[in-house]
Amino acid sequence: MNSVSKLAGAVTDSGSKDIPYCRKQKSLGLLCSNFLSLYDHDGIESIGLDDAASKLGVERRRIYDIVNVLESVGILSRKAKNRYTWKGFGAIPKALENLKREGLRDIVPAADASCSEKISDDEEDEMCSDMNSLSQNDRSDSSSLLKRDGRKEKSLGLLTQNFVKLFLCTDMDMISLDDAAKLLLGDGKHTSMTTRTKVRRLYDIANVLSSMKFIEKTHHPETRKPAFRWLGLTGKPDSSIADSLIPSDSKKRIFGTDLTNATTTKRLRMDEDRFKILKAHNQVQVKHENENEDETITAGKSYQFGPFAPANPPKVGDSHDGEGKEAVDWESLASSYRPQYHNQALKDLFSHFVEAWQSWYSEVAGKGPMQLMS
DNA sequence: TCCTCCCGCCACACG
DNA sequence: CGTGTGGCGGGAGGA
Repeated sequence: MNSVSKLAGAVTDSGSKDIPYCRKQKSLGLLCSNFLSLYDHDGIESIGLDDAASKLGVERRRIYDIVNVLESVGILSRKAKNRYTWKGFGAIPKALENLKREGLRDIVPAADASCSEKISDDEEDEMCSDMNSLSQNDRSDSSSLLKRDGRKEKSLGLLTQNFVKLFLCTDMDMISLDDAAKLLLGDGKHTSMTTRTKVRRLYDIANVLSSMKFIEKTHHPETRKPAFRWLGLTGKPDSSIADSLIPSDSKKRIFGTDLTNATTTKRLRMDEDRFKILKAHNQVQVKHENENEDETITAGKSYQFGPFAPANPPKVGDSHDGEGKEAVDWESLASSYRPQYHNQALKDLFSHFVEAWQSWYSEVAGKGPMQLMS
């Protein structure tokens, strides 16, 4: 009964006299924030799209956008038509870990096309699914949710996951949407329209992820070009949960390596030259470029979350694929996470999240050892 | 001007 | 055929 609020309203008004328009008020990011604060309360377990749309005062179409990306990160899960299940922030760590595992397993989808002719506009479809393997329970499948599609998941959802994987499975921590787009789909040789479209989507995704503080917009120190860098679950309440999630013990170890300068240690090599282009544009290797990311580590306790440890088997020579691909040196990829700082200048919104995090944290921590999936 | 990216048309999936 | 989903890209707001 308590209509939270109709922020960014002025949509269906008739005689709008003030508030001309203001595009900012209708951004996906803001909408996402509202959406989150609207449903992130204990008790919520189901979300109706219509309900959300009307409560947030936006058209349905926009809700789909939000929901799709949120689902990609594990916060939501489609239950049925018009119905989503609220998983909460607690589901994020696990979801991210799965994403990382997937990402490592089949480095950047799209098999090996892009070599030359393969101009298929929509390759990336192999890995499909998102919580396929190792999703809790689901023993006797038969669940109507698991659709045997693969074609359907065309964009947003998958794009979001792949975008995130880029951060989790690669050592580059600053990615421009343009590079991400090129990377996420075939080569980057034909600046066709496909890329432009992808970039548009990435803007949407980035806005949503930004509003959740998963990523942050910055600029390349030199290029001055706007790019995004991963924040992940950094600075969150505590990282203890990580321990219960990480079976392996090697997680702190590699950690220190990233800031230092494991530079030429053994940069990962993509079989493609896809990453080449990135390397060209911006340094992709292990971040050795730390001009000012270690200084501002205020916060009495900058938790270096290590949610995604290389729990997977040490694939030095080859991943367990069966395609006869080249080997990949996944050594320094663990550098996905690095100490992060967060000043207190964070908005009110953030405080809301902190609360949420602590909430789920205590829940998870108290519930006991979250059995590691595997 | 170039970068962002909102809006909503309309194709596709279901039932 | 109606309804729910959600690609896709035009083109307008913003810096």
